[in-house]
Amino acid sequence: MTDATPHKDAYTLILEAIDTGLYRPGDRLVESELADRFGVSRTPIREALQRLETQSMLTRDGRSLIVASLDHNQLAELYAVRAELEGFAARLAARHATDEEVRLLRGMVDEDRALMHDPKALSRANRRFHKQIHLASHNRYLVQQLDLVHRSMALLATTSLSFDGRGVQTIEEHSAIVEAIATGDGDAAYDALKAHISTAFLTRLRQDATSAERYSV
Amino acid sequence: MTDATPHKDAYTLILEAIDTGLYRPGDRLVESELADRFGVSRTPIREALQRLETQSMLTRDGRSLIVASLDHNQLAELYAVRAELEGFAARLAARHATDEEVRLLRGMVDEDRALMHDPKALSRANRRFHKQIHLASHNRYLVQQLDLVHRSMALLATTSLSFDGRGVQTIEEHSAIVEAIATGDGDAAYDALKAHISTAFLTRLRQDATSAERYSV
DNA sequence: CTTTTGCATTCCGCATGCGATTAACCCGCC
DNA sequence: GGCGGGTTAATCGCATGCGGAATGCAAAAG
Repeated sequence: MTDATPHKDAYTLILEAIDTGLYRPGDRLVESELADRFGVSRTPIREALQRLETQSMLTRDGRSLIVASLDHNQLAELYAVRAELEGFAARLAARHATDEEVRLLRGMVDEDRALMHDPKALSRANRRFHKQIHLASHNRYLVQQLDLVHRSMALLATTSLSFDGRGVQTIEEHSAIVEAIATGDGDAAYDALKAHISTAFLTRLRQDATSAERYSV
Repeated sequence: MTDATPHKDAYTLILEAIDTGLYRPGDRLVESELADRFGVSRTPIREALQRLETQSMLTRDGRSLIVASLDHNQLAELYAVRAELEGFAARLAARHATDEEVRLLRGMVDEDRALMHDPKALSRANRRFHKQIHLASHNRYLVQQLDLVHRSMALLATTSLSFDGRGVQTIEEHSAIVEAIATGDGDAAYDALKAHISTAFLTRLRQDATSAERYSV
């Protein structure tokens, strides 16, 4: 395999391009352009674009596809759904998580304390943490739906963890969630996770508010 | 327009084929076969299959795609998610539904009483009713997620409404849900809808239990 | 100066051919 | 008679060509 690019499929490539901000919300995606950029033909690009469209990562503006962008209402709606689903996942996790899964979650929280001052790493660890809770719910449909939600959240440029002092708070909230799950207290886990998402939402709103002083188009 | 089929896209065609039972869970789907059947080339078929795969309507068995089937665990997981999401939708609907939407829901319940003894029509009306509640939540992501759930439910052959006496009970439950929404009581709406789904699940389990006397493959 | 119409260009959607990979099958050998 | 190796056939994944539709621009008329 002398191939420099390990040939992920077009779907993943485009998703990463959006994740890394190569394409940003509002940008128009042209098949032939993507095909050139990734060195494949238009067919796999088309397939990928359609899949992304069904996941609301892309929207149609007339004939052409553009990267979806979230206005304030959409942001609120998305966070509402996310809070409910994540809360539900926590509730199920409290009921169904195995001892090993609980240990794993505890370990993740501990590791996070070490990463405290590296927002990039903390953000990745954060994703893994939440994903692990989803999995601990042992409900594959819930996992799938949460994947969708998190994918839509990728449309938001910045993570709320880069916000001052949010790191410490996040870890404490995570810890509370894990302990609720560990004791099998579904209601507490639900409340803890819902509060956690709520705080994250609040943080994001604050960010948006401060950065909106210069009005974007 | 001499064309008999008004050219829906391949995605819809395949979805309907699964809905109507032309393809049943476990069936293998071959691109060229579908292309022949629907009179289009393999390309749009491929695109449709990929979209369906991302929605868990199809699963991969080795290289080939087969219509997904739900075992008992999956059924339970699916209903768990459904109950939570529909309950949440009801809660939001209680908060956000407009007067017109409430009137529409009331009207639907009334119409259902007339359809009482037509299971087919009742089933369609039932779908519309639930869909309307989803919409009344005024949360597009929730609507989307519930669409996904209902699509997966289409993999289940029979509707629970064909079960004896379920029709009457369903209508009364619907009525209770609507009244909870009308009074803006989110908790009551949540509980009512969750109980409704729970009952539907129970009915399905009963059906499966009785029809499983002859063991299927 | 504004509006409308016509033309050109761009881009999408589908068809089809080709190469590759995988699964099945058959034959021979143990 | 069973198992393994090799060959064949089927099907998938991708590339590319072509027709059609929509959009934008320009020019002319009101």
